[in-house]
Amino acid sequence: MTKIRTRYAPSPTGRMHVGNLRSALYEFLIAKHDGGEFILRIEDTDQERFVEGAVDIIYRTLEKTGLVHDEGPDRDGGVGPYVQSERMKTGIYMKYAKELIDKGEAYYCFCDKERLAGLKTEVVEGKEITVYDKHCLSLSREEVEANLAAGKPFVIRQNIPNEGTTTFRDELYGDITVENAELDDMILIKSDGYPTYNFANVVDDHTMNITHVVRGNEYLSSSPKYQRLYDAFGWQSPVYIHLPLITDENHKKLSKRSGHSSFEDLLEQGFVTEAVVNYIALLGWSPEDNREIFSLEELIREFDYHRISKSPAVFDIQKLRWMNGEYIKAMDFDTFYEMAEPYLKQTLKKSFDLKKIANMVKTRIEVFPDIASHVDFFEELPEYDVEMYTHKKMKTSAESSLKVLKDLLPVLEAQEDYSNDGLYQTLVKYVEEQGVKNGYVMWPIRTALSGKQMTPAGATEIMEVLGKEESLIRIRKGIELLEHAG
RNA sequence: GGCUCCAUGGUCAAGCGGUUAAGACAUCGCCCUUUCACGGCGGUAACACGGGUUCGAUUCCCGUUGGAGUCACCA
Repeated sequence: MTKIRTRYAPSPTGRMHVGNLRSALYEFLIAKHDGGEFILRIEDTDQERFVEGAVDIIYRTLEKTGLVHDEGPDRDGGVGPYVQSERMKTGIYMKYAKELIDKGEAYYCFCDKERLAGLKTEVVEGKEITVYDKHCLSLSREEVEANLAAGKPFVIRQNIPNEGTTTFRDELYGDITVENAELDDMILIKSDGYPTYNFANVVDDHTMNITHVVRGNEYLSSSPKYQRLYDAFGWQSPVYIHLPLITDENHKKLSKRSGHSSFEDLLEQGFVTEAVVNYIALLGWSPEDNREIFSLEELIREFDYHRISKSPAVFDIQKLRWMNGEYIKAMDFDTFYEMAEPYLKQTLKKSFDLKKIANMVKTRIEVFPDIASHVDFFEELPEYDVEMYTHKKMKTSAESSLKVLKDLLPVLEAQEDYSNDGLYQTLVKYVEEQGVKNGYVMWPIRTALSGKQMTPAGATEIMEVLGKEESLIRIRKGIELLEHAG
């Protein structure tokens, strides 16, 4: 048995879409699970859509996610070049296209835009559907030669008969058969000399010895055409694995409009790489057991492509958030702090013990930008309503709160030790004297200190961070507010 | 619209002829608690429909319905 060789073949057109990233991940996992090879090939045959810097994004993303390729433009494995525009210069595509012409499986087409536009078109749901009429198939050899000699622009089309059927086998979906009449004579070589994806893909996968072609479901319906190409060349076709689509919450193919369609978007939104990889691994695949948290190494070990599902999966940002939270909680503190610091500094300009605050927040956030709303009150006491002092469960009211704050103000003024422990002891002593529940005194204090319903820490911890001076200012402000209301 | 694919809770999903139909997210309730969160416990919630096949169908077959993908000199 030869080792599995898969390839990730993105086109450098911008950010890395999560659908593409998942394809890369599965291609990587399928190869690595088998001890095989994962190849990177850049498909830049569309000069129009090429985006400067997009290739770097691809490299960076693969590196960051740990999907290291064994071969690629930067790692020669002997079947290069690994960039299609460079491959084109070797004449490989034209050579194979001509071979197909000789076999009658392809033909030159000189039809111009005007003629094509004149073809019978059907408009369905806003899309124009045209089927090429094989007009140029009937051109004689002499006519073709003459056109070529005259320098007339041309494309090369695949010649698909109108009779019969074509069948290909997908590992997940089984045999799929279509009527040849349904298959359009697709363009193999464009008029600019570049091959189309459809053609380059087949030629490259074969010449690069790719054993398993793993790609998105959107290619399922064009696969019969590719199969005909393999058959025409007399090549053994690879194992096909078509991946179920990733959709948005409306069950439509994930698009840029959803706002979290690319890996970069996700990172900007405060997600961590490992969580994203882990999450998308589970979008369309599940392990034998119930485990959900997987490192890349564990995925390699567990990933059996036979367990890939066939139905589309909704990209659930909610669950990704949960998973991200799990990764954050599992992080060691230093790593967490390093990532959290910029977010903390963004809302906290005054000098605070940021590490202490980071620690408070670690188990409370799912995504880094969540930090801001948790810690903003440290920076500045927000406006709040006296109503906040009334809490049913704590059995507090505006009156009781006023009493507690007034009782405690002199105590806290006299207090020297503003550590969490010291403050706690002091407050609990008061609680015992009064014979009340902790919350009865903690609630009004915390409210005065934060002005918020919920905070990432208790009253004494907040005072520790705020320091004596600021704590007292806020408590006095609370008293003032309560007296005013009363 | 043609073609192709898909169909278990709101979402991800296990199941591969006989199960009280797992688990996770979300949601709801309780406990814990110096508020919230974390954590713990529990609840609500699903086999799209109709025919077959079978002693027995969520599971196999057919149809219906629904959804999606695709129909470019884009990949």
